[in-house]
Amino acid sequence: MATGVRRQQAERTEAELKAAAVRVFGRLGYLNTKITDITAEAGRAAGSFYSHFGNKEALLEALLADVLAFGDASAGSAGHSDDFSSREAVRFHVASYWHASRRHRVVLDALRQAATVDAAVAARLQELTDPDLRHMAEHLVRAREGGLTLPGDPARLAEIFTTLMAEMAAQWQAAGMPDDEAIELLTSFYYAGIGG
Amino acid sequence: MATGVRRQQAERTEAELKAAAVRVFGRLGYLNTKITDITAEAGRAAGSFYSHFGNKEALLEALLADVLAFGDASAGSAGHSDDFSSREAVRFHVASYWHASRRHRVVLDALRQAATVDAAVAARLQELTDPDLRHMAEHLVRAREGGLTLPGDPARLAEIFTTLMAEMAAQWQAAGMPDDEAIELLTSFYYAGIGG
DNA sequence: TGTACATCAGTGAACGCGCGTTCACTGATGTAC
DNA sequence: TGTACATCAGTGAACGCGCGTTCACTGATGTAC
Repeated sequence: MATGVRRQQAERTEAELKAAAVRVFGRLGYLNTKITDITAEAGRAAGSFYSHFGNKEALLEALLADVLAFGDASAGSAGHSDDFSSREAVRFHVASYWHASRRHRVVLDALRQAATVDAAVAARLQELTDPDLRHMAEHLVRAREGGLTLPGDPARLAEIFTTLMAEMAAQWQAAGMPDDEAIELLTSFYYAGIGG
Repeated sequence: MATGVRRQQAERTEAELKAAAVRVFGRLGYLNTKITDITAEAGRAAGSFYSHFGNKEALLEALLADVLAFGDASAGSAGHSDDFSSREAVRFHVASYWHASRRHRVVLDALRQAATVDAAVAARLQELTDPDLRHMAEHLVRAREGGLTLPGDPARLAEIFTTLMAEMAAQWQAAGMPDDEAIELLTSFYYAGIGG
């Protein structure tokens, strides 16, 4: 009877390859990682890789799919105020971005590296972050309605905020900065920056 | 009599190779550029490259040296107030960074790409920007003495400002945003962000 | 000023390394009867 | 339950492409006398 052992085996190998890839990316960076680095880390033969992924970029796509499936990208919207004239609302958004970013640090860094070299990935990455951008812009519009005097166009400020969060998370998380300190500082700076 | 024609020839070729490299980097990015892309763009044989540079990274070093020789890195200090409690002083600094950044856009992007892949370059780049960081931190301390209530530690805020400027310049200059608009927006946001 | 030799910038074909990718093979799982 | 064949995940040696780098060569410039 078909217990599906074969299929399980394959799924397990695929999962191990992905886990190994994340570890190696974390150590060497995406661009410096060879296919054989990944298979060696997973304790597999080189050819095994191609039973599961077409190439390194396809693997990255798969890792990205896992990240998206985790579903914390838009977690900022749930359960809290969306009025940025309240400092607490700002802090909540900063914190949820920060934690999601930490959770997926390695894959995010890999995507950034891939985007550096491949315009298609860059475009894809922009597509992915675009909703965040609009979402953020809406918050800012509401903040203005809530009485704050914004120092500029909400759409542009949203770009600033999004970029700033991504960069400081990458930089400070790599440097091992404690979560609380980072979140507090970014909240204060950003809240002040939008006139709070 | 030695007119030094040979030497002039060599210097001219070297200059042309550098200029060609900048053009190609601008089109393909540093990491995607092959040595032969550069020599082809310069209308030279492949081997010619190695009479002038040990490898692609050495060429990048040379371009960096040119940038540093231009001497606008610390132009922020000259001729204007260093008290950030004045919006004008902030604007002046933002503008001078913005313009220097635009002038050296291609080389800066190349360095960023190189740093992505090579830890030694990353370290070197950090060394180079470190003085800016300290300088910025001093300004912020002075701003506090001048009456502003900073939203956090000056050294950390300096990191934010430096990162923000570098990223938004890269992003907006690539997108063709007008200088005035960018400088005005960044000034406003930053000035607000430090409590002005 | 002229001649003979030395030097050197530049050439481009060829070399060789690194690495992604393939493929014939193995042994275990699945299927048919 | 057993036997014979098919399928397929995984193996690892080998292939081959791309590209950095070398090197014998050319012709022009520099030097010596």
